[in-house]
Amino acid sequence: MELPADTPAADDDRSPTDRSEIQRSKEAFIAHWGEMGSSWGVPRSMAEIHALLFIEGKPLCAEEIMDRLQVSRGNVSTTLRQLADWGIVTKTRMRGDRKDFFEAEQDVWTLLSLIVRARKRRELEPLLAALDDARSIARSSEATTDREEARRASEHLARLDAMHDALMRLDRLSDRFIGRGGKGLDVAVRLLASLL
Amino acid sequence: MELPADTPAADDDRSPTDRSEIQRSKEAFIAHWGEMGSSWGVPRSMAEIHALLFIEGKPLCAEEIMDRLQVSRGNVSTTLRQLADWGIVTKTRMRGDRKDFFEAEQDVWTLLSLIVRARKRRELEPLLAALDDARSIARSSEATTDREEARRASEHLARLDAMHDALMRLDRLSDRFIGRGGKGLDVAVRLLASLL
DNA sequence: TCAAGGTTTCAGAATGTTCTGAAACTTGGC
DNA sequence: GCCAAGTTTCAGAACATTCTGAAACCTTGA
Repeated sequence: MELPADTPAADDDRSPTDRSEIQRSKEAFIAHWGEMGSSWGVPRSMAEIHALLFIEGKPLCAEEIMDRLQVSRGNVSTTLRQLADWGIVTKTRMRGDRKDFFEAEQDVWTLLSLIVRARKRRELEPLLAALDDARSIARSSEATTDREEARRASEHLARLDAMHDALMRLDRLSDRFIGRGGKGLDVAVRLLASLL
Repeated sequence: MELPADTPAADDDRSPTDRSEIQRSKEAFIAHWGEMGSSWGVPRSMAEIHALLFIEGKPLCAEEIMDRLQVSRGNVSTTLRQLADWGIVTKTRMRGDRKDFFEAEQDVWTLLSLIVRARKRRELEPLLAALDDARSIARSSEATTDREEARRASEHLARLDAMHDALMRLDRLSDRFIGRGGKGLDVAVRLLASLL
């Protein structure tokens, strides 16, 4: 349970001055990151836990997260697993301690890439698949002998195609951005910034 | 209430064949668009109403939206106003009819730009402002005479800066994309697609 | 000015999501 | 093998968001 008291990583962030200034700033960051998460469909406590790990910049154990954010053990456990699935938090082991510690990705562009990748998989790709289905259904209506009906079918199909096409392009692009190492986004953004 | 029966815009989409094929495809699109919305923090019925207007490609009145999607008058009214605020739906007037009709933006890239713009305003910009505040708080701690404390403050500040910097850059870029007419995103995407 | 038709608002209901906490489980040391 | 410490699961509670519907409010035409 106890860590050697003089280990550099053992900084006590609850020292009085820290509590009043840095600590306050950390808390503000956590609150706002949580807020933003919740308006983008990410559970508030998930965003907060991530924010805490990011802003601490060092591994924390489940217990400490519970204490700092006042969330339940179960919630912390489940959420950490999800964050690990997204790849933005990694489990680390501290020598001489059985507990698992968790650490957040510190490179911001890598972080953003990983978030984009996770959400793309979970939400964009299923939508594209669904659009494909809708297009097949629609295509089968183009074959009717009723002229008017066929015209309507092809206008409808054109709308589905336009949407599918745009989303597909975004999907492919994000693959490229995300591709190598996580710096892709950074590079692309710098590139564009200079072009525009 | 009645429209001239032979107006081109008066296509009856409930004709039997349409109902079984095109209609089915439309319904699938609406359902999936609603689903996606709801996982990105957009109320399901808002996404559905938008999907309906988009996929119909012609102005509909509140009444028809209520019937087709089985949502309440109040909901339709509130939601249409929000969609109009985002700029992705416009109120139109049909000659000889007192009712308001609503029509969705049909150009997909313009649509996406408008959505990005609305969410950026509502969520990214407030976060940037909050990060600025957190940075001021943190900067005031760098001034301490306690060496160790000052080091911690500056590491903390560096994290906030990195995050602020990245989000700021995204914010600026999206301004450019969105800037002229709505075709900016389209151009940028094509450009990048060829570069990568 | 009135009536008819259309629109908006908002309190509370319905719904869906997130969170808790206790019990079950796993792992490592002895 | 057994205990202690740590971790995960999940049923249901707590919470937040979304939606309804009826009443109030406009607006137009006569």
